[in-house]
Amino acid sequence: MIRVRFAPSPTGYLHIGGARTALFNWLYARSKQGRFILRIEDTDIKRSNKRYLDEILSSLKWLGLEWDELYYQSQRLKLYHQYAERLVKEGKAYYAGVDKGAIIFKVIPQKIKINDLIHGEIEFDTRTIKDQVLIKSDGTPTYNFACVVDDATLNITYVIRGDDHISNTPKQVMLYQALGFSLPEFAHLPLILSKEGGRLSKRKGATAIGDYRRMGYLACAVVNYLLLLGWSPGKNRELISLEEAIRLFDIKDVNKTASTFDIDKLNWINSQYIKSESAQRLAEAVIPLLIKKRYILKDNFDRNYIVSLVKLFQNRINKLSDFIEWADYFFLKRIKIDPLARKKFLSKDLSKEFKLFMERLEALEDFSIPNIETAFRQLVKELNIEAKALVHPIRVALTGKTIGPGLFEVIYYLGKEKTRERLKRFIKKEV
RNA sequence: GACCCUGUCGUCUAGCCUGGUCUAGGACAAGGGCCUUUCGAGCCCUUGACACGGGUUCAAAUCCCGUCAGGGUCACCA
Repeated sequence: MIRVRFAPSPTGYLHIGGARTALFNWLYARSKQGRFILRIEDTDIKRSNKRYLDEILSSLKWLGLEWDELYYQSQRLKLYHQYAERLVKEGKAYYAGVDKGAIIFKVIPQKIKINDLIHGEIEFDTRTIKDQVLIKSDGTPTYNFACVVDDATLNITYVIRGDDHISNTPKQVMLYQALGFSLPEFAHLPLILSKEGGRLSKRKGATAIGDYRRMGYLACAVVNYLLLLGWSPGKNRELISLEEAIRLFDIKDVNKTASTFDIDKLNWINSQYIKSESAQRLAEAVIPLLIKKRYILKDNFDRNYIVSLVKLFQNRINKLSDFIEWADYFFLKRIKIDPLARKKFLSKDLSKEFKLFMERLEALEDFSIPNIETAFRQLVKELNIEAKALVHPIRVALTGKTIGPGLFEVIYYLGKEKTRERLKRFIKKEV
């Protein structure tokens, strides 16, 4: 039985790199009918935080990476002591200093070879490694020790983790040997770097999965993007579901090379999923954002109206937050008009044209999209002007922007009232 | 600095294991065009890479060596 684990530390949010590690572990387990174990490495009491723990768990759930078993290192402290004391008894470790608190492992100079599933053979010389602390003076175990005791006692068969752990591997192998445990297979995933090179960090753009969730990225899109970092489904495929990935994935096919996080590609993938998602479901995701922005009231809004607006924007947004930004004029009482747009399209006096158009709209018995368009087309014909000579100014007056959905849809969903108010602003009194 | 990992378009990658079909394929981005009611949507096109130097071989992106570059690790953090 294949058993893999993801072992985050609740000292920070689940970030892009951690999510990818979790994803590949999960995929490997699912593709081989194995078990995916979640282990919380919360031995550093000072830095661990419940808030981070909750965020990690909810982010994993959001991504769809459900775990089969869950363990907390803080609940296994006795175990680490037992094994550490055994090593002391066997002369493989010793107590440090006079206080007899910390337990230190004696490193044996030797060559250690591992056969990494991704990198192939890697050789280390332990002569460059100092004796390793197993148990700290405060009684808590160090990372490398707790990790080995847990991986061994939890029967982990494949350790799949980031490249940054390669240099921990010889230290851990020594502990496996000293404790008489059999070795798992190791697979070290290439790191995800920031655009500027180096590690992904808070300073180098959003890195927490929760941030992407809040910005209106779809979980399936984030997963799809992560999947493509260091792995390829082949056949020039870019869009792939988790279910399909389970069938195609093999840890041996993972690349060795670090990759750069590219928000543009994530945006594109997200836009593809948004296009294929139902407007109803997108609306459900958008509603909380609208409430938060106070564009709608929590218990008093027209769900169907939101769905209609989402349909208008579905094909042009990259992420849900784009909708909030680009469709703001449907919700705001007072719109902000882009100064450049105003200068370009509204510096000429169009009082007469606006007024006429308004009158035609008022006269409509049935205020429908086709009727609005017909009224508009007739007017420009009578005025003997090009449609675009009036379309653009009206769009700017109504939305404050030069781009957006079709003008007649905009007018329809804005409604007579708002349309009238906004056109009025640009009609001089004396006309 | 020591040790380790890695080098294919700007970015993600296919190809590498099992040399020839690679004048290196796809996607994102960028640039250009079309559509015309706008474009951030759609359609079409273009630019653009085997890090460098040596081998091996009839033949190297693919195999070997070196150089260089980037990254990671060297905690009583995880």
